[in-house]
Amino acid sequence: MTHEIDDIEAQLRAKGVQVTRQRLAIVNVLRLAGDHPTADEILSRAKLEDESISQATVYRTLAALEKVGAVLKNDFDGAGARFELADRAHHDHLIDLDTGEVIEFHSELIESLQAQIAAELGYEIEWHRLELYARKRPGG
Amino acid sequence: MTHEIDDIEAQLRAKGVQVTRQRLAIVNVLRLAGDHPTADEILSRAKLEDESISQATVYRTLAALEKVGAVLKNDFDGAGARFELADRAHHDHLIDLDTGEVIEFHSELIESLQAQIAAELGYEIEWHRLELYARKRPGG
DNA sequence: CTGGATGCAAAATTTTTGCAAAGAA
DNA sequence: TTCTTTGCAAAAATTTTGCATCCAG
Repeated sequence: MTHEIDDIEAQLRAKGVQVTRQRLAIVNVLRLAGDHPTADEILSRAKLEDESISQATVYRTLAALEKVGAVLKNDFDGAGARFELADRAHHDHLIDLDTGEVIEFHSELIESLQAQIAAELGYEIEWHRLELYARKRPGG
Repeated sequence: MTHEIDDIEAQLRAKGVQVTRQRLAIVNVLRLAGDHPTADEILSRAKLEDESISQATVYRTLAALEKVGAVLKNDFDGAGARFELADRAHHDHLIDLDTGEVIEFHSELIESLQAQIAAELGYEIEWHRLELYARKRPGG
């Protein structure tokens, strides 16, 4: 437990991010999140760990972490942005239109096709976003 | 010219959308747009055609048209949503990170791979979004 | 110490809404 | 006529910012 937090600290420092009590709380929220919380949800959850944390800090921290590639910002429902830690391998998202559940998946084949298409257009992909909005199949 | 507008009117009515002067102006803006304008840009452009049109009407019209599938809402830069007419064949977007230019493309192969992945997860895709954020290749 | 981070509250952005008047079918 | 749409302005919702203070390194 304490070990994990040490790891987080080390990883943040390695990315040139100054480590603070608030930032640890926020990263920890993302670590433990099974979902993709909004800034507001992150704030509430972080407050459980550190009452004094403010909304501004949540936004500023998320922006800072996104800049160094430690956090990914998504916008599934058009409402508020949703965040996740960028600590695992790259993946795309399938959003269940009925439940809002977000399922992660990865296809190396699709990735390479994307690169190929970009190349044909004379481009090199910096990053991409693939979201499938879907419903459970009747006989699923 | 007038013919095209007649067509638009007919298409809107066919989708069960009541046709008004303001809605025609908005759809016309989208028709003539070579880019993917924001709500605000649509408002300015529509005002050139119809001074009295209001912001609220732009948002309400875009929402109404999106609901019947006549308009697509995108969110490329995380700032404001960007809209386009859904009158052409389905396509995805490649966004030039340096210029902001948006290039449309389509890959039947990627589409079918997406469907296959969804199926494996027990889902059926309702719609999807694929965006490639890229830069022109050095030797491009 | 010193520059970056934080909290607070105010501001900025983008989008939505209530309501009375106007318009489409 | 009847139900929907519109304009206006106010309200919501989300994100950003100024500034004095605090804290990590």
